[in-house]
Amino acid sequence: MNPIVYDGAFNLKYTIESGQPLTFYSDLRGGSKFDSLCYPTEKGRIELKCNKESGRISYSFTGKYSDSSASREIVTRLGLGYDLKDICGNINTDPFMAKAIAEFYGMRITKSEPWEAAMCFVMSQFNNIKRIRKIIQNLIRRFGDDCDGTSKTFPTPQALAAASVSDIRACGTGFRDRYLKHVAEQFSSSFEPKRLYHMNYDDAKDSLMELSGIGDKVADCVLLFGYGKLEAFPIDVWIKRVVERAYFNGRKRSIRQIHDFSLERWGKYRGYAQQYLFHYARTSRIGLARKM
DNA sequence: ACCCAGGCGGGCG
DNA sequence: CGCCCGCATGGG
Repeated sequence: MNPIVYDGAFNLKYTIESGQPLTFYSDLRGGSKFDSLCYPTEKGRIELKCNKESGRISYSFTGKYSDSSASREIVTRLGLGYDLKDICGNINTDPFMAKAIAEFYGMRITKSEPWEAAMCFVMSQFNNIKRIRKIIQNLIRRFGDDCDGTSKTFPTPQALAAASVSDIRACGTGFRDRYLKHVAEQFSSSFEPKRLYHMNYDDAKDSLMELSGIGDKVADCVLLFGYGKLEAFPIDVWIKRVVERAYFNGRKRSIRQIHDFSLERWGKYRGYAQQYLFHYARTSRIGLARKM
């Protein structure tokens, strides 16, 4: 099969390390280089490897994939269909953002299924990235279907809706167990997740926030990482800290004020601005990162 | 022991 | 509206 050629504006390591849902249900490989990963989908299992020198992604697959469908799958999930240079040009509004982009250029917003993103970010509340990943893995082992004889799929909404709250809790979810079950029930019955693709950002967000367990921040995460709506700007503790520090001279601002500020400053690609700020705040020596 | 983690729902003024 | 609280669990 033909490898996927990319233009150099892609860095799998930064993408993997920035706490996105795709990586919560993937096998991460390549040691500290993080140059390859495997993940299950409903159609089979995808395995891909990046070669920085040649600027190519080689891949293999199992299940119902063909060369072309597997290739499309990878391009979509890794966000390679977007012009990163153009996006970063749009959000590069000031020296602080310029440093974040310069340090992690190539980091992409990945695209999971809306349901997968919803599960992962319901899990994220009052939690940390390391443990979110562990719990998602537990849910896959317990409730996933066989994928190709060697691995399991992400659990379906139906599977989690049918599970008991205590069986969900046994995966380590803590108090989020009833949120997960509720969202699973809605996704498998009346919610109809696909309709949100055709809705504008505000309406889609309102629709998600009607679900118990999905609030302002999680709704933005689902829109960004599940629906690919790049105008979503999730505000968590890190974003709040770093925006107050970098743009408000350290003074406290409300979530509402930060939302308004982000739209005014970064516009329709502000989801990317969020991701670069998030990763920069968590990993760089700017006095915000704490020991994890 | 104490603190925090990609928040949310509910109750209050 | 804004503010405050409890919420399970594990790691630093």
